[in-house]
Amino acid sequence: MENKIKQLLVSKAVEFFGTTIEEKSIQFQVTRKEFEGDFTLVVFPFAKLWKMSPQDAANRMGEIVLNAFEEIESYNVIQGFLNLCLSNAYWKSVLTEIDKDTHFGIATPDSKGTVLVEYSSPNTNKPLHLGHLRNNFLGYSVAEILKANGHKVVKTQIINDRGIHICKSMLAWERFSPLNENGERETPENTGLKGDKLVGRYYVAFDKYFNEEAKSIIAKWVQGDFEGFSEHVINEYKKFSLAKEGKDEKAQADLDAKIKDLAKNETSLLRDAKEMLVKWEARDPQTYLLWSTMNGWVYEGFATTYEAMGVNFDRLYYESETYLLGKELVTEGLDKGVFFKKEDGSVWVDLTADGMDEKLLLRGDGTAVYMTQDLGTALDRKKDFPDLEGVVYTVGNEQDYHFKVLFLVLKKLGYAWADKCYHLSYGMVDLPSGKMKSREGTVVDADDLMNEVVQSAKEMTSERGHLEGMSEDEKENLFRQIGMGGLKYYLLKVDPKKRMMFNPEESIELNGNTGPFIQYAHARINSLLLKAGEMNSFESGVLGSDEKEILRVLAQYTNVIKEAGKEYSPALLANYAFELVKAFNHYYQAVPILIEKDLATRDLRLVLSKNVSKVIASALSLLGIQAPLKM
RNA sequence: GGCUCCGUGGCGCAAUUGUAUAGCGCAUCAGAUUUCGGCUCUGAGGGUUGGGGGUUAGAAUCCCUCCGGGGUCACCA
Repeated sequence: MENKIKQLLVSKAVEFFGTTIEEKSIQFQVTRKEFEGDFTLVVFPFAKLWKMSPQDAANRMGEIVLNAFEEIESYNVIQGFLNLCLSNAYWKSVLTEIDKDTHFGIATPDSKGTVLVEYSSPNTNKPLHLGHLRNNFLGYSVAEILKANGHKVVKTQIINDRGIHICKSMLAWERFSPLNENGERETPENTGLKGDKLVGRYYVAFDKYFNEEAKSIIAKWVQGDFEGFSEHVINEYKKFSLAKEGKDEKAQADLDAKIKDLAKNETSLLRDAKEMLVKWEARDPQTYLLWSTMNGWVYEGFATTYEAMGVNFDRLYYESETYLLGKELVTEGLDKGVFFKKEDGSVWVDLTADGMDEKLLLRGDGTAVYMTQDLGTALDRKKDFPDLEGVVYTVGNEQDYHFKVLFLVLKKLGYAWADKCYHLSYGMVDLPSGKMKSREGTVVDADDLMNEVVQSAKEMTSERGHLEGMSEDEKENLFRQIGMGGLKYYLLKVDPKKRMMFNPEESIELNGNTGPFIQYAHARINSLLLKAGEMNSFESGVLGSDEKEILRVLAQYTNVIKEAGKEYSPALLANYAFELVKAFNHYYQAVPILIEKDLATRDLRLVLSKNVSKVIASALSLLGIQAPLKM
């Protein structure tokens, strides 16, 4: 409707007003609740253009629109805002249209190009935590939203299965795992631990012993014992410790940190881990076996967690398979003169002309770094999907700089498609107690959290839900749907870009702006429809202002999906679903439905309710949330 | 320090392609509905949108500046 009016006004502007007008100067907005009308035209720009009062300009336009469209029933002007009212017949036709369309709001599948959505991509050394939940829910939801916008979507993740960090836990497991009575080291089988948790334990162990060793080295240095250390290191240490004198506390702490880094580099543990990485890159069989075994444990553990999250992937990329391609790219860049080599053999790119620093692309010992493999992965994907229309990287905002560099380097190498890459950068999740810090044990484990929310959904629903006639399996499934629905909604309702607060108590709330509140409204409508039974034509039913209120919200759904796709923001859909539910609850309270005497009106209200429930379920599914029929 | 993101009632958030009296949830208070201390609904109190300046008919939104907070600036990933 808005578009029709725009077209008319633009095309006939000279005839009507004697001037041309630009399409973008015609702005519509939804009419505020306190005024009469369905949508509003902002006339200030025209008042200026025609040098008349906003009041007169609005009246003039109102008259034209009223005469041109039979759908427009009336208009009113308040303070330069032209409020337009649509006719009942128009609204009824809207209801008919929405009702006919089983996939209302959803674009034709595969009508647009392929987009790759990367999400999750965790460090395989650490179990997944709350931050990963936000990442996974976001990535999954954005993928679904892009699909709803007609895109062909490939959900993907890059498995960070190689690198120094992996060698650290491998080494720690070999060195520090206790042996059981059969002389075996710890495994998921003989401990009963989830694989990712077991490997995570050794990653932590490495860090612990690593720090201890560094400390003992510093202790030696303090006593003046420098035996076995290189001239360079000794000099550096002396330089730092001398500089400490007379400095304030903060400067001293900085210097201490530098000394610690220096010592860390001298530890046998780090040296051995580095050696292991070189061996791995040389495909040493023993190292390779250990690597594949421990990675296998992690994958198994992650698979369980992903299933609980309800997310999935269409295509996996393994860093161990793409990093070589990255190395080739580095060679290519050297040949092209885009990169340069330092004396020690390390390869760098100079981005100072673009306002950034020099960036390492390959270590002096020839092993790959993070950037190397990301370059390789990007290229690999382009090879697999030549017609790629976009790549979305769902990665936390602490890596903003990394992605800026990545896209820029790709461009410098001459890959124009770098422009189609998008970093979906999301904010951290804070706890009421502050930041999550693994060192302080304040990390919220993903598995634990999911179990908790399902458990509390069970407690709350068992108390007051409508569970009669459900089997145990059905009940368990329902608790999972409610618990996970609450958690997902909680994490998705906030603008992805923003840092957010995770309050465990609020996340399991059932009232207010929560997932279960929305699910509840959906379930209630369905029990209403169940009771209603057969429906007949609603053609002659009476459509009042309460119905129009709901239809107005329903009609926006198509635009919300588009906007959410454009902005990569599930939050828009979450907030929309909440708005819709609030509008419906209000309606439900104000208007009798089942007991309405006039059957056509009753059926009109039922059809309206049915479509509200349809849109709620649809919006929730784009958030990865299920909508149970009973709860 | 450089770069970058952010600052909205007590708390958590919305509105950021400028536009009417800055919305919503939680919490607080008063009511309605209800078989129900549940669910739902209605209403009330609570804001100079971090401070200051500017652009505009109009600024939470754009520009400048100051204050406060996060991230980042690794041969970690």
